[in-house]
Amino acid sequence: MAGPKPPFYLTTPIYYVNDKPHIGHAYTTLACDVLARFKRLDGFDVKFLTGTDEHGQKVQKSATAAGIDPQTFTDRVSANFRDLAAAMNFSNDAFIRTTEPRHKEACKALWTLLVERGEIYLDAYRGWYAVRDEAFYGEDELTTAADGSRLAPTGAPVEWVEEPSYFFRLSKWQQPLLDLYAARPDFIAPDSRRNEVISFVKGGLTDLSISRTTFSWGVPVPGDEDHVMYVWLDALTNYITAVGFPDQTGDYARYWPANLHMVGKDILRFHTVYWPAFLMAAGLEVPGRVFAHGWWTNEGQKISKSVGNVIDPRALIETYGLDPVRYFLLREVPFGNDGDFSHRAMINRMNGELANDLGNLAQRVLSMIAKNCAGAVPEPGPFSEDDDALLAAAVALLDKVRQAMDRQAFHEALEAIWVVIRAANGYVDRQAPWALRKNDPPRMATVLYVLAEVIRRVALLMQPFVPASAARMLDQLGQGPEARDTTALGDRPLLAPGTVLPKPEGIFPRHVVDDEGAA
RNA sequence: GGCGGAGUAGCUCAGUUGGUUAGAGCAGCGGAAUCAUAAUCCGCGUGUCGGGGGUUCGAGUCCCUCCUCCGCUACCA
Repeated sequence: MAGPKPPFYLTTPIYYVNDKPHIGHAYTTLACDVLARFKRLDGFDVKFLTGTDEHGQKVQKSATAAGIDPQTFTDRVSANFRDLAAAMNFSNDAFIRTTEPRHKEACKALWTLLVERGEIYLDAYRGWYAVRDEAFYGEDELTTAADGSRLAPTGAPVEWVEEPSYFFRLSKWQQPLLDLYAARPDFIAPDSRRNEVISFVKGGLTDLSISRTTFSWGVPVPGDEDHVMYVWLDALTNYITAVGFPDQTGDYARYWPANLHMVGKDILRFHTVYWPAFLMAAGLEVPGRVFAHGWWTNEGQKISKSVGNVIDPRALIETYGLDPVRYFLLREVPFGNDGDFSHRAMINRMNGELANDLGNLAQRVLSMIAKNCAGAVPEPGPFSEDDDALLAAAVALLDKVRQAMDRQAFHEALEAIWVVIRAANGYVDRQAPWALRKNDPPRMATVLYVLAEVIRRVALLMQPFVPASAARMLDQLGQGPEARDTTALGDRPLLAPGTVLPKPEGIFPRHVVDDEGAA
């Protein structure tokens, strides 16, 4: 393990500051948080970035409506996302806001670079624009409302706009993008999304409008201050702003290109088409991987503001506790797929798996140690075949979890851990240490030692998923802060006999629903 | 319309380059145990692996075709 830690840079999208944080935001950042925590345990120098996207016409209008200037407005609502991070116990190392001076400088530098390379030209944009969607629509996409006005497919009102605009020569990057996808099969995940992107690019690309003159809340275009940069050039650049761009030494040299951009499937195209095209056009390196995760439904129903079934992560935390919620979100659904949230499924997971399988395993073992081993890790005798098998399964866990995490297969990592937990519960019953207490105390000591060692490994690997709970479990096993990373997961048992253990306490409570409650 | 993905036990899913009686978890039924958070353990599945056809000694796993669902994309006046 000698040598400097390798860097690992991962990002969430910057969230549109006008939005109220919901389960989707929490989910994206949670996935990154778990991966970031695992990579730290596994010896990486991790940079984990999240932040807020604060420009655009909608923000400007919302600020006006609130009677305050946009900066004051964004200062206020950006805090919602910082609060979410605190509530979810996210471990991001940095939080970027696109209204920060450093970001505006980075955008201008990237713009200038693209101009110098002949990648940007001035033309005019004409079309039907929906303010609400911040998007243009084709004539044929529109419908006519009862009052004769035109509506976007989303139902948003549109207005005819004709304005000068700078364009990025996206069309010329079609082949280089296809070459990139072919050369780096892992660039886009999951595979089904990769196919979609490739087929989209194969269909041809048109140049991209990247400035606006119709509003002012944005990054001014260098040399033409009538324009502000439009959406994606501004937003995507945050990923390099955060590592110091335009300075290409220091953090940029260390962390760029990012190892992973985590995104929702709605913004996959911008991250896998526009972003690498911008970077290649500027002569910069493209990121290592973009992963598009799925959406949640609520009790089987599509989530929407109009239906009013938006899930507030804070309400979930209040009801079930933070770690059970974190666990559920990454355990219930194969990561990358859409999934359904239901209270029934939530309770089944937290009671059946966290409380009954893992929590109870720790509790029954630690209680026996507390009562029968003078509250200290017992001294094991020779290991039996059964002992060795269980220990070997626990040792093998690190590689399995590591490989799953590298593919963002969080559910697989957890399943692998649970295979060991179930095996450990079976081992307890087979070995029946409560009977050994009378017949064969030395053997009881060995059995309890094996179990404590297995629980130690499980708890250590659970840290990324349920940080506070896993920490308590390691506390109860007498593990100091130096014994909580993957260097403590070598082939041999590392739990030191004689370690004095604190009095065990339940870590994962069951969620009890009274029948008269919500019906 | 085109491209892509999917259709496996009641539910959610896994099934390596085709090869012994198709698996897991949950739910259900039966039993055991009592250390533990009324937690745990053991046992029990005759599933047309969407339908049909084909290749093969042998197909959930390859080919053709049809049906259904989903995603992306294009278009229709």
